[in-house]
Amino acid sequence: MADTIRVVVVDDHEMVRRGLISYLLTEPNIEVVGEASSGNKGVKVVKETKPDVVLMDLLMEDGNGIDATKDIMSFLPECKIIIITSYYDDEQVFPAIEAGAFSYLLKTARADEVITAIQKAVQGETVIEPKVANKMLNRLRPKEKMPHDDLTEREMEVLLCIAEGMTNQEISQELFIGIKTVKTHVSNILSKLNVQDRTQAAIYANRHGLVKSELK
Amino acid sequence: MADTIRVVVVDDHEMVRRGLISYLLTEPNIEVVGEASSGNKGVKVVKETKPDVVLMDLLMEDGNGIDATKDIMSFLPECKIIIITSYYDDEQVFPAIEAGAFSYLLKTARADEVITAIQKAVQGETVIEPKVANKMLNRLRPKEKMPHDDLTEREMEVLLCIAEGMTNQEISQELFIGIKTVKTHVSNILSKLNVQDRTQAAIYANRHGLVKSELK
DNA sequence: AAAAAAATCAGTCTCGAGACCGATTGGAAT
DNA sequence: ATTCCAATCGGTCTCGAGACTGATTTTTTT
Repeated sequence: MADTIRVVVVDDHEMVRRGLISYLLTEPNIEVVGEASSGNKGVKVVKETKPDVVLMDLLMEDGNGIDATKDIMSFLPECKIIIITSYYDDEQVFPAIEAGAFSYLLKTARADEVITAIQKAVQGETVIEPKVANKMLNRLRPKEKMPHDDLTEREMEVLLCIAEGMTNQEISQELFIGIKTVKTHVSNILSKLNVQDRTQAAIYANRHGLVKSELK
Repeated sequence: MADTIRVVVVDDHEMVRRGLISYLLTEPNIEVVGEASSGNKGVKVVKETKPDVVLMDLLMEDGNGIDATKDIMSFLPECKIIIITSYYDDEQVFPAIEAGAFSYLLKTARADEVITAIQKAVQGETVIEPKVANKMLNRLRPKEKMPHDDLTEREMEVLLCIAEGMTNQEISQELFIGIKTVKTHVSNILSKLNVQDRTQAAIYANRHGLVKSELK
């Protein structure tokens, strides 16, 4: 393991790249063989340089880190991709892991943390930021049952209509069913969501992010 | 103007500090005289070093950039504070300017942009990132009239109750008024918001962020 | 094959929502 | 002083919402 570790840095913030590279310059057995300012450019650079490790940001203008990670894994699966990002959303972490990311650090990481993450990566050891790990556990932990989990498919459709402010009449036309049926569904929805009326149901749906289209 | 410009860098991400400092090292007339990893530490460092320019992040763990900027301006008003942050929310920009920030850059800034911003700052020239400037103009520009701008104070109170799913009866008790009065208000609200019923009004209020408490 | 769940619809009944019309009071603007 | 408007309340009327009970059909699960 006396070989130098070849690293590519991908981040749209030049100052972050400079910072990371300055970290790595202090390590004699690490060599920065390329850098890129976007996911798409990153893929290209990796294709050319075939590095051992990639430091990858997630949020970028042209081609995000998730897609770039998938791309890279498809043609260079032995490459270890270390995500380095500002956020530790549940939303971000899992897609990154799925895409093939090997480790997950935050931008608050100090120089030594980044270095050890790289060295461990080439040895096949994953490093996950504790905060991020917590989020992951929360996600894997049987999440608390939400009232709307009990809703059937049809009931969910009706609820979404309610959440758009439609009347029973309008819903019946929208879903091609009788108004009586709509009323049955609505009653079931109200009791399942444990709310008193359609207005509260609409509020529930909107606040719990059940509604797709967010138009301001 | 042959004097060297004394600069302090405040950012909780060490890699960003390293990046910024690496930018400035290339300029002979700029000297980094201090750095800090939080707003509060930043204030302390500035107190000790009395720099000409401070590069300041906004979002930090211990003492945000806004408060730090205010502090610094109170005891070192001739100091030029340049905000360097990831976000360009309306929410962030204005408080920063009010606090006394002199220029406003994004973390996407290249080395030369940071350098010129610093040099212009000591000459009394402000630099505002175009994207940020746009946001500012949008804020200052007479914003488009929203339906709920027409609501009276009382009507807004009633609307918020509706947005919580309360019935007219409950609202009348909440606001200590007769149910008839509530109905009058509701009718006026519906017509002003241009919606058909209280459910749509509740949806409107929630989607337009009129409701304060966001409980998941 | 049998049982359970989901989706559909009918009838009836009560009550709250909201429209429409009108009225009084008090404060702010002109 | 007068006008305007916000806030308050009354009466009446209609209609949709939702509860409750019960039924049929289809799909899924066991």
